[in-house]
Amino acid sequence: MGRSPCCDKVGLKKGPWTPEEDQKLLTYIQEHGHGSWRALPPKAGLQRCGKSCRLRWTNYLRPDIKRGKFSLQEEQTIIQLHALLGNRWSAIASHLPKRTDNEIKNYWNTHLKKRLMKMGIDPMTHKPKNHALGSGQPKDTANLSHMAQWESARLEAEARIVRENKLASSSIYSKLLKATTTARPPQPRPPCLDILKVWQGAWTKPRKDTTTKTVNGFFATKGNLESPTSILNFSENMVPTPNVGLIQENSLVRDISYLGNPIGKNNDDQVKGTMENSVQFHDIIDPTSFITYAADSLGVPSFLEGYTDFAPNTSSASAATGPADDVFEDNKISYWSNILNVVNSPIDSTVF
DNA sequence: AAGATTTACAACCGCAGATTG
DNA sequence: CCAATCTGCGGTTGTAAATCT
Repeated sequence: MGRSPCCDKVGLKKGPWTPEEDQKLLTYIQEHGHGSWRALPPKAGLQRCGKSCRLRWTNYLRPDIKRGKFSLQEEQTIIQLHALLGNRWSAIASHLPKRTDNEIKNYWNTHLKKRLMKMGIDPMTHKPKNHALGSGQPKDTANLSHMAQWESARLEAEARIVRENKLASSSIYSKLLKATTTARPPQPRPPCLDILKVWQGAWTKPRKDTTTKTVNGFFATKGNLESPTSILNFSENMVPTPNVGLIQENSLVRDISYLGNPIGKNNDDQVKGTMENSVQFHDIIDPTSFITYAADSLGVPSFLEGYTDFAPNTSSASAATGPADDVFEDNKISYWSNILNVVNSPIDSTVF
């Protein structure tokens, strides 16, 4: 395979693009389309290689790109999809239509990965690090272990269904499926502990007077983990969201019903049996089901019971924020109900 | 105030699959 | 079928801006 010399050619400019270059590229593509990227630069009057032009266009100049802060929902989507897909940024980006893979990759590396590590969660495996279970409470450890076990089993079943239905539909989901099943050798998929609950617990927990200043209009704290975006968006998303428009709602409720089996009892037969049931019940092909959990409309799904004490209190983040907040001791049920409402908010919303 | 350090992100590099002749 | 080229992708780097000391 011959490789093109690209930017090694003498006389081609590298480095940051100037506004003039941007304008030339933009104008040319608007008038002619990009066509062959290699042929484009001379036609557009640019001293750049085609590859550089393509990257500039796809990552910056394209009109359908959303820039700026990532919303909490976007963060959740990235985290869940990363747990599912690993570093397949283009596949993840396909689920965030107005974000580029480059932007998501950068955001992961500079924000999300570090935050997960601070929370004691391994960003590659999405499992809690043992030392970060922190409080040393055996109950917490057991809970996390069980949750990971269940989550892993659930995702395996979902992934199988996805594979079986990969020819179906021409929607964005089939596009995602294609991206995740072709092109590159399959990467070992890390089991997805449902860290979003921990995530939200860590970032949205009401704070006491640790706020010391504001940065860009957001609260910031000293000595605490910070998530200005999360703080802002949580308050917006705390409005209870009805489970409308979730075509997989019934399926997921059934899913949760199996998750609702007595996890803490660690009954292998129950695990096996309920998993089989869940696969039989499954009638969905939509991989977004990985990132939406339908809450029981009556309140808190039973599977969360018994876990309400682990989320906000066991991470290093909680260690940094001090003693458990009374709100979470007294209102665990409403807390989790709110969490699920947030998580369950439709992804394909106007936010994107 | 100034230098050092950290953070954030645009851009580049090179590999690999897809396409083309 | 093969080789050349194109394109997409993920990893990495360079550097401006922000923050710290």
